Amino acid sequence: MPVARVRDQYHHGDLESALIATARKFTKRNGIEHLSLRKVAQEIGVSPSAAYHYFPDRDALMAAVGFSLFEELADYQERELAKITGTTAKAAKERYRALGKTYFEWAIKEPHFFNLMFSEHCLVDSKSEEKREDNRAFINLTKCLDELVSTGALEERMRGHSELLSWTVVHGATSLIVGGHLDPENYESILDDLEFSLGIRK
Amino acid sequence: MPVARVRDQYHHGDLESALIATARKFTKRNGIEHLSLRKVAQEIGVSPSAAYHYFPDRDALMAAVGFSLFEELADYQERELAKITGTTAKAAKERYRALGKTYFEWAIKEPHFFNLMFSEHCLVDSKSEEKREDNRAFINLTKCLDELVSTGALEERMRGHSELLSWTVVHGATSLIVGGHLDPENYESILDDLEFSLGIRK
DNA sequence: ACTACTATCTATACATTGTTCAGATAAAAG
DNA sequence: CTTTTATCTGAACAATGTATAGATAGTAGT
Repeated sequence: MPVARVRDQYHHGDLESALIATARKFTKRNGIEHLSLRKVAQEIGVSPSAAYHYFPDRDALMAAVGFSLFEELADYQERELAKITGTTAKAAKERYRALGKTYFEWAIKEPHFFNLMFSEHCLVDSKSEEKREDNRAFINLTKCLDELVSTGALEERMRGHSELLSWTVVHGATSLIVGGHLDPENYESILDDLEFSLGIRK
Repeated sequence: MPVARVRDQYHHGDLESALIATARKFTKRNGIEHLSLRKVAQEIGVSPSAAYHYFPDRDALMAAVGFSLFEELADYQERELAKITGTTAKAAKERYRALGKTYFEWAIKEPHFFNLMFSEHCLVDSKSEEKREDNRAFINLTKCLDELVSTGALEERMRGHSELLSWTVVHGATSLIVGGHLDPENYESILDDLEFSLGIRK
């Protein structure tokens, strides 16, 4: 059976991006576990060995897909955040909610993506640059909490306790729900509990 | 090259348990992604196809390993909890802490186990029996929170907000730290924040 | 004790996979 | 136009998951 060739040039042009994009497509459908390097190459119309010019092994391609997803999630989050304007306490509270909801909705819509991002393929050594510091989602959270304090929606004495707490609650609940260990309908009320215990009243 | 045979009987006796136990051993070392059904069979001294009498495919074996780990974690948690006796508020607070700390410590000691448990291989449909209801870790948490209330360590009005919140914080922080997205040294202070925001004072 | 039956395991085979490596081809540089 | 470098191909290999047919052992019935 002859292999279907999409391409008509010997050189692809931007094979690295194509590999990531195609691997992303396959992961979206079947999850990262069933990703085949050969099938990715075949889809692009390139020989299996071509990928090894850009990635040392299959794991590296998976990781590249995963890390690109962090950007994608942050993009989505910032787009949704931008829809909520205003400097009132009400607006700040809505943005805070949106941070949690967008994280969750994105994960629910693409569970294979979420699972890849927090799988062993995307391990970070927590001391490198891929860390909290340049984590856009974390920066957005920090900014949002500052708004909550400055608008009086969050007591100043709770500020220091709310950052990591918010992050872990949002991620933890999402993770448990995506994994099927917690019912999705609980998510909203968990955010309620979080806000309540931080003293953010409706 | 002749295959080394550990076994001297045609029938193994309890091959299903042996498969899970051996797969567990390999997972502990190398993570679930690099688990080979053939190597597991070889280690036991059995042909590769023998496994298919007990598991429909490789994924099913992985899942079996994963689900057994939930039991293992609960066992460990209950052993540690049992060490803290007494009916005072102080004892209740210590037990509450222990719930969070044991979860974390277990995950840090065996990250490959933790990753398997919350990977796509151990997906639960959240409507089945493998759910919250018969989740021993969750039951222990419930009991512990009741103790906190009855000893006066936790205000009754916070009781309803503390269950899912505690669970998601503990799991979320652990998950982020195991994945390298958060520094381990933050864990203790996250538990502090949780207790603080729930009104559990030292 | 013999026979039929069922559960358990083996042997063999196959397609697919990740990966390597020598060489072909195209693009860039001189 | 030649040389050099980057990019990709082709063929090969060992390992993997899995299917199928048959062998072996334990079990139940007589």
